[in-house]
Amino acid sequence: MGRQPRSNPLALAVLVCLYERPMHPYDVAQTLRSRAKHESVKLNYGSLYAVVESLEKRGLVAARETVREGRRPERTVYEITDLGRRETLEWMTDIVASPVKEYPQFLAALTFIGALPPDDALAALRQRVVALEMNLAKLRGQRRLAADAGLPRLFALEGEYEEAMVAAELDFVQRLVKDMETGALEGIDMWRMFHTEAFDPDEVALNFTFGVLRGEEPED
Amino acid sequence: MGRQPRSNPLALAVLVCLYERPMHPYDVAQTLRSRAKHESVKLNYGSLYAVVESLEKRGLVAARETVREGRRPERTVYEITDLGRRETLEWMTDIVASPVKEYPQFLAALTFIGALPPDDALAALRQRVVALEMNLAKLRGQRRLAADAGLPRLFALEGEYEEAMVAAELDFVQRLVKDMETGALEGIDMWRMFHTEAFDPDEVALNFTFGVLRGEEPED
DNA sequence: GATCGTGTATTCGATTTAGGATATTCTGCC
DNA sequence: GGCAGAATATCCTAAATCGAATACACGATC
Repeated sequence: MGRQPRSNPLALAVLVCLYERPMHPYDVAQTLRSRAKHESVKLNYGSLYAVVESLEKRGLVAARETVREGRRPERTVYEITDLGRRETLEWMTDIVASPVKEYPQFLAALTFIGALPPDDALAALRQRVVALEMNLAKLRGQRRLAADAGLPRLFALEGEYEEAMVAAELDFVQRLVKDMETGALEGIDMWRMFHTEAFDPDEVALNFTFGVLRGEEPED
Repeated sequence: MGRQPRSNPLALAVLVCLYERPMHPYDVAQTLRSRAKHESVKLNYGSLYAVVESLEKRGLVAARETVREGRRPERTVYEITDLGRRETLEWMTDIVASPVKEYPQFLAALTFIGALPPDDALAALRQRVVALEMNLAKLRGQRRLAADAGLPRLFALEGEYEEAMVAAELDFVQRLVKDMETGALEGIDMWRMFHTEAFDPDEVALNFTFGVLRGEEPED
């Protein structure tokens, strides 16, 4: 085994941690937090134990010992197995090499944006611009901080990537806002018309009726 | 009620569909598919019925009738409620206005990239470049197709957004590859060193020991 | 007219997951 | 030395999720 369930990145984080040294789950979490990895991988204390258990079931990690200090709850220390080491490298390679389709919320919102009255949509988009600018400033600040502290760029790649993505989104939204303001967005007059009269749900349908095609997708 | 569980975008998709007209769950799915919305919202037949049920429990949709044609399985037709209409608009506004932190897999991979030997990482990154170029070409093709078919730009925003994001990622990865090739990536010599000798797990630790700071994050 | 595949419509069960509950110890402060 | 609150460490439960499975209808093929 060791196949399928490569879904949860937290499992990858656990593997990478145990690659370094044996730890108990809570220790893994502390380690990730202290290194700010929880900004790249969703860390949920509740999920952690389940994830470790599933890794154990798959033979990728093994319980080494369970110790108890004083009357604290028992801690089970896990270590990575050879299979686990192999899986870590394979998994990493796979994620890096093959982009997977993901579903950010904003993509969904854009798809259905016609359901909002255009002025409301515009107001919300302006708010998003502000929020993204703040995020971007923060990411830039963190990067500068890290650089000033002498952290080699190799170890700040996540931050650089986030920055690039936020900047690109900001750019997209700013252009969209501008095009809505100037009326350059083709279709906006139609959109405005749907939402002038008292809400007639049928009219929202137009959003859809047009949303047909986009090419077949025989790929994966 | 009506609060918290705004997690699943599929629920939003259902609401927007029912905003248009009453449908039974499978009809919702067909509608989404036929309009290519499943490229923006993860559509899972298994989840669909659970999601609808939860919307019903929250009073956002209501079963209108259950019909049975011939000896086919019963179909329950749902309609949106007033509460549901309000929630749809609020939810949409919220998603558009406030970016939420998400956790793409590639971000996780970048965080742990030090765990891969640098040459393997480089090879994987090159593969990613190729894959991203293909994705980008496909998205561009779809956009052209839609434009040629006379679809107003308003209804192709999702595609434009995806395109912008893929292009930005491609740019990032290409720069990274180049910097690794030329040695311009600060820290790469160190990285290479860790992985020369037989694997000493302790050395991987360096990836981490450096991965400290990145600024405190007191925000949310 | 038997069989094969495809489309329709829903349900099921096994995992996964989030998030809070629990139980203990440490730390600082008066 | 007693108390509040933070930190340590894990577990539990309800809900979400996914992939399969079901069950029927319809059309094409041999």
